[in-house]
Formats: sequence, C-alpha cells, structure tokens
Amino acid sequence: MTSPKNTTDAETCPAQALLKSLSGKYKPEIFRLALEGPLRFSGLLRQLSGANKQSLSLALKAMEEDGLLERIVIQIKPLHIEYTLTEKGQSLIPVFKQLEHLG
Amino acid sequence: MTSPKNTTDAETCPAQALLKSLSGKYKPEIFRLALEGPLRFSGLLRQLSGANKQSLSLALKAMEEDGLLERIVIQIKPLHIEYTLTEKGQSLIPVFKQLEHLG
DNA sequence: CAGCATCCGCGAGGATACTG
DNA sequence: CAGTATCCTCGCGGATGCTG
Repeated sequence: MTSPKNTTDAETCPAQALLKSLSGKYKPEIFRLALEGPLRFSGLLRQLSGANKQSLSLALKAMEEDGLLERIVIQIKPLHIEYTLTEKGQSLIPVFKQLEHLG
Repeated sequence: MTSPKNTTDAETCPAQALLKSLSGKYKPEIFRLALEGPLRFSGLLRQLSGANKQSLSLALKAMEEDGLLERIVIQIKPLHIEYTLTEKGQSLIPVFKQLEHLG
C-alpha cells in the first residue's frame, strides 16, 4: 500500500510466484531438470541424490498443482509417467534463470 | 565447477551471502528498518508485529554475528541499546534493494 | 514402476517466566 | 529496558512398507 504500482506486488511479480512454487528442497532442481526434457519418477529419484519416494512424490504433486508441471500417463504395463513443463512453466523459464543467477 | 568465473559462486556473489544472512522470519524486515536509522530492541518488538523477545533476540544476534549489524550499548540507566548497520551492512544495501525488488 | 500410508526426527519459531 | 532460559508446537523432510 506504500506505492500504487510496485513491481514487487505479489500479483504482478512472477518471481514472487515462482519463488513460492519452488520453495522446497528438491523443487528448484526438478524445475531445472525439466528444462532438459520430460522427467520420469525413477529417473528423478536417481538424479536427486538423497531424495526418497515420498519427498519426490509430494514435490511433484505440489508443482503439478501449482501449474508448473504436467503429469502424463503412458498406458503400457508397467506404467510409465512423464512430467513435462506446462505452458505456464515454460513461460517462467526466463524468470527461473534470473533467480538461478542470483543464487 | 562448470565454469571458472561464475557470478553465482558463493564466494563471489554477495547476493548469495546476503540471502543466507537474511534467512529467517524477521531478518529482512529488520534490515530494511535499519536503512532508516538506528534500531532499538523495544521499538523493533512493536514494529515487527508478531515477533516476541526470543525470536527478535536470536535474529539480532545472528545478524550481528554475520557482520550486518553493530550492537551499541548506551550506558545510562536503564540501559539503551542501538543496532546500526555496519560498514559491511551498508555495502550490501544495493544488493538488498535488488533482492527486495525481485520479491 | 509409481505412489500412498505411516511413523519419526529435527529445526524454526512462539509463549512465558525470570534476570541484570 | 534488554535480554536469557525453558518449554511447546508445527511443518519439512527422511525411512520404510504396502499397493495397483
């Protein structure tokens, strides 16, 4: 309320939103890996050293609910599931790189 | 190790260090208030709505140990104590404003 | 393979009482 | 006024076992 058109306002600042959506131990790294192509659950488990199924599952679900990732079920047995960046996720790539650059 | 002179390297990136030193519920706001002048304990307690003495005390001590704030005792009874930005703290003001601007 | 249910440990932060 | 000492709560993340 201090200034009418502030670029850091929550609604107008995608960095704000992204920062919130990526709050969590593995989410930033998951997002970064998603830049390189579709993700698989078991692949992530290996790449995110230290993560377990539970943590990973929760992180992916949260990112899906935040509209960052899309969950794609490939109907073969055994099931394969891919996670890819949504349109919204892709639109946030430049912001992500900015944040990454800051640390 | 991916690139030799990366601006996001911990040692070369003041944003990194500041982000770390300001991790905590009240520290960013304390820093911001410190820009406007010397801080007093009881004043902060009022301005940081929700903070209690314990939380504030720990935050101030951590920021002091991180070299951001200087603790100045004014020897009158009852004791008054002021917290001001150190040289290092002042040197980080531009970085702080950048981070603030991003959210 | 992918994911949920359950249990556990830890650290941040809050409430309150006591002290110099 | 400016803390310190305890105690408590809560959420994140880890470990493990079961299921489709």
